[in-house]
Amino acid sequence: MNTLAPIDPRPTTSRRSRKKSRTRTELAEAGAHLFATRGFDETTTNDIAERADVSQRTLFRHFPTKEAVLYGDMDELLTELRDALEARPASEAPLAVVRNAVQSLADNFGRHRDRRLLQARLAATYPSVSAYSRATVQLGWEREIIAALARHMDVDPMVDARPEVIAGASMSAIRIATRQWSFSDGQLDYMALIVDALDAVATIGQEATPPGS
Amino acid sequence: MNTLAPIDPRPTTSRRSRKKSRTRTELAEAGAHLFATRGFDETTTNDIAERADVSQRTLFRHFPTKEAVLYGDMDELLTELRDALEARPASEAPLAVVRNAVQSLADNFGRHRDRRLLQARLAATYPSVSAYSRATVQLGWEREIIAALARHMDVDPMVDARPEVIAGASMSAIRIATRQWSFSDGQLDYMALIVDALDAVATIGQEATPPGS
DNA sequence: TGACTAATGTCAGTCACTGACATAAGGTTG
DNA sequence: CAACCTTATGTCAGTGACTGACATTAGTCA
Repeated sequence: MNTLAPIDPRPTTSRRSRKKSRTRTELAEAGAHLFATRGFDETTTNDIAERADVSQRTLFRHFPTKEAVLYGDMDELLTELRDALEARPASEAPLAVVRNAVQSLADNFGRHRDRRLLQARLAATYPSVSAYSRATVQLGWEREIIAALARHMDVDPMVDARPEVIAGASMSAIRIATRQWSFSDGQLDYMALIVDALDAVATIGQEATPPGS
Repeated sequence: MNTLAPIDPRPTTSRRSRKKSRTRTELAEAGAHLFATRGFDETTTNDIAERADVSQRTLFRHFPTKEAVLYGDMDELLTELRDALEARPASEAPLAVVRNAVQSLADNFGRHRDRRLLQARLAATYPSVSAYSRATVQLGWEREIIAALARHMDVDPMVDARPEVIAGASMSAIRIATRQWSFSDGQLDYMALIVDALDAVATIGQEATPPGS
């Protein structure tokens, strides 16, 4: 071992793939900038491509839809969510699994705060973004939760409705928290809002009683 | 009171509006036929318009999107849902309100069985239909349920998460039931599936226990 | 009947997205 | 290093959902 870091003769990321992900990043940033300043519907995919100095065709090679430019970091987050769900001990109750797994995403949420706020804002403003969020992003989250809970509870999610029902309730809680957070312009503590809303999930089997009683 | 039904001198529905809703119906039927035989993505809005013998422009005056042609009867169903929710007694627990209100839609489901089966099938096959169902149709249901529960529980749904969480869980249950029903090719009893799945909602606050224990 | 209104047709346009083909830059192997 | 393969990108022509503007026709009503 010498003092210099060993030079990897086979770099994991080749120059080519580095360039590729740089293009992707530039597209995402160009999109974010234009969406934030002009609005979502008011920005065309051509505008984004030109600002990133690539052709429109290249944009659609990196992202399947215009909405995906805005939510380009979701794959990464979904992977983190999957790992966090996987890491929960078998002794934990299903609701606690979801709650604790989501809570462990706090780091990611902090790192991408601006992006998340932009996503939340645009989803609250533009129906097309809201639709994409529900039908694609949230569906992805839900699927991870269902799969994890089905394993955790050792049931077939096509037969036993509970994993999907818990997942649906949890996604509602996350939506509420996100709306409140966006509404507060990011001033409130996103994680605290999520945890509070998720805690309301545990109460829904009970008779309607005043909260806190 | 004579034996003949009285002839209304001022018909509620003028010839003009009758023609209009006839055009709408013809468009919906043309769409259903083409979607069922050819597939959703494989049918263009022009195909539908031509089969209904109107211009494409007229189609888009009756329906905002291609997907809306498939779900054209949802406004009617939403109204029924709202009324059914409204009709529930104040003494009923929130989950029972949803369950009983949905159950009272059985008539409607029976009347439009074929249409519902087509919708379910296409939503299971085509991502664009699935996305529309989630982001538009189910969102409409969810909003009605949230509003009704908020009134029923006398809480502000922007503050208290429970109405939305219960609504989200209920929509998950309805989705599961619809998937099972579609999977059985309409052989199983749709209402029974829905009620069974909704009953699973009541269990989610409890510790994970084997079903039936 | 004549004026008003609402439903439809026509047409040109926008914009998201795709397939096909060409080019060039990156990487590999003798 | 030279020939060769691979892959990211550009170009271009197309499709299809949806829209605005304007003309036309059919229904309504005084």
